[in-house]
Amino acid sequence: MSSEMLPVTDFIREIIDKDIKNNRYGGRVATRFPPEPNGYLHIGHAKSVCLNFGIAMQYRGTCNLRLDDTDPAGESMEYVESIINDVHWLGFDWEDRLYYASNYFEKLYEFAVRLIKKGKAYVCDLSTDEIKEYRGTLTSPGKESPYRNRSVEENLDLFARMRAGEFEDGSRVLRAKIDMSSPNITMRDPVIYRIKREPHYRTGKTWVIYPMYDFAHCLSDAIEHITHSICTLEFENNRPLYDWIVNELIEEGDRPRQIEFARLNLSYTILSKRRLIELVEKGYVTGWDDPRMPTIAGMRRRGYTPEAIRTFCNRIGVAKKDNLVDIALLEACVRDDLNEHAPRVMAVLKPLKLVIDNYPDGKVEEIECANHPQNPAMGTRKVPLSKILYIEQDDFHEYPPKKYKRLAPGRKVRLRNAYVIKFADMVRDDKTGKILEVHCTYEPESKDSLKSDKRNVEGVIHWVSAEHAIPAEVRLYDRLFQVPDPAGMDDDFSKYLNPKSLEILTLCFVEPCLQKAAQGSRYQFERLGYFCVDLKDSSPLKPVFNRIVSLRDTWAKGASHS
RNA sequence: UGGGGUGUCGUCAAGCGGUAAGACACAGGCCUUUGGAGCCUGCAUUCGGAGGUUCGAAUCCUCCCACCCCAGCCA
Repeated sequence: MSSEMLPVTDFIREIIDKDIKNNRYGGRVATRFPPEPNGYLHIGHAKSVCLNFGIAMQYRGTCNLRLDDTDPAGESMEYVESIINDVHWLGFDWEDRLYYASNYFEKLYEFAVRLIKKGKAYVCDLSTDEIKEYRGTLTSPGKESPYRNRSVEENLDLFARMRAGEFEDGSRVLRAKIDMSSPNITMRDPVIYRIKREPHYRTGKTWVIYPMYDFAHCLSDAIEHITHSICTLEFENNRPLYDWIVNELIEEGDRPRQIEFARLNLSYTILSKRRLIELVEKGYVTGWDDPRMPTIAGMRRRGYTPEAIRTFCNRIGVAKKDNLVDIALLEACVRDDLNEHAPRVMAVLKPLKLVIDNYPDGKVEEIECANHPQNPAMGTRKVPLSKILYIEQDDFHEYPPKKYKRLAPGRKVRLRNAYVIKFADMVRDDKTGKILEVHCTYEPESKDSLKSDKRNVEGVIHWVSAEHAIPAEVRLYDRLFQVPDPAGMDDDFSKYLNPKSLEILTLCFVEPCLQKAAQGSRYQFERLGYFCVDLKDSSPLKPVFNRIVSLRDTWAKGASHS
């Protein structure tokens, strides 16, 4: 039923199958999810989380959570906490295997010393610009640094003094001695340690030198006995370096293997950390957890469920092709999950007063309504009905368009869960001509209609009793961008922001049971969509609902029916 | 002009020499006290292109084309 249940196959699992068959790593499978704590996790990370933890679960292996914190600039505990929170929320657990690359700084230093002793690394005094110049270009080879052939002893001494803080930032680096003429620029004596007097959020001022990604990552994998180090495509160029370092320093049989897959791109949004930061800092959104953001925090606040996100990640598959996944697929996963689990309630977003002329004054009926028409196990609730109701402005038209199945002069409709009503009259504002209220009569015997009792009913509309309804604020969220691929546009992506990505409705009415709805709880507002009680701004005094996603609507799709 | 990758329906994606899965989207229909949900039907004679091998090719070979990544002391 759920796509999560389907057996998952992809090229990575095929590689793992093969490794197991060949008894590589003794049949062991160990993965890791290694974010750098310098930003919030987004749906693209979720793909990686589901992949790494999913594989571990499937093969009865392990998946570590490792904070890849080798560059103190921009990293912080706030991000670590958000990452921990988000991965847990997604439904994954690393037990006691929460690791930090920064915990390995001493070991990594020792590895570097070993590399120097093997004559495979040297301290280079070239400036940043000089290193760049010596590196050559894509099409021309680089040239060797004049410091390349320093003695092991001198290198050892210099490296120790780098650590001791004797040199200025940027004055020296440690480089791997590989091949300055390699067609792969990554292999042209890559920098593996730099001097940086930036306090680290975990190690403080203990270190003034920090290992580079290429050096730290593969060795961190090895330290943790990772078998399959899964990363995104842009690291494919780095794999020869990964293998080189691991071959130099790690025993055969314990060397992790890097496998690359295509990162997720999602239509109508952006997923690059840099641009996400820009959205937040320039105030285009209210924060990392703005419900329009593709961050885990944003989607959580929007009301997306972890189940839906996991299903999505499984449905998109894993491959090496650049992709732009239709956000409609994500929305479909959200609808699938919510359709099954969200209780139904009635809410009127843009109210229009409706009076039932022949309904007794002061009478209140408690109508028993199913919480889920297809699932009786979800029970029922009582909803008050009285003479004066609110209905949706869109559900009445003085001059109904073709195929309109709602209320109009001369027509009958059914009030959802209740009576059939017939149009009687309408009250108009003399000045504007706007309809202020609609009058109807009801058919007292029509509540529990039999099938034969359809009697020319045009359709079904939802309602709420004016006297009993709870005022609420509803925030209608829509796609953040107007174009399918904002990141692919060559000019400023902010030009393509959707001005209607948020519409705030402050005069809505919801049925009484929602008064005490808990923050984060999700409902289907019948005929409208799925809504979530806002995690931050909602309170019993002033309920606030976020639209998670609208209902699939074949009527609305048929262009404008004005 | 170097190197590394990738090209199968509008979008993802199976396929691993035996005659193009599935999902989303889209279009019809049935059903319905949510224009929801559910159900049914349709939707690539063709796999970036051109040659070749083969009884047989999306799958093997050759050449070509397009797109992505790499010249941070970021990850």
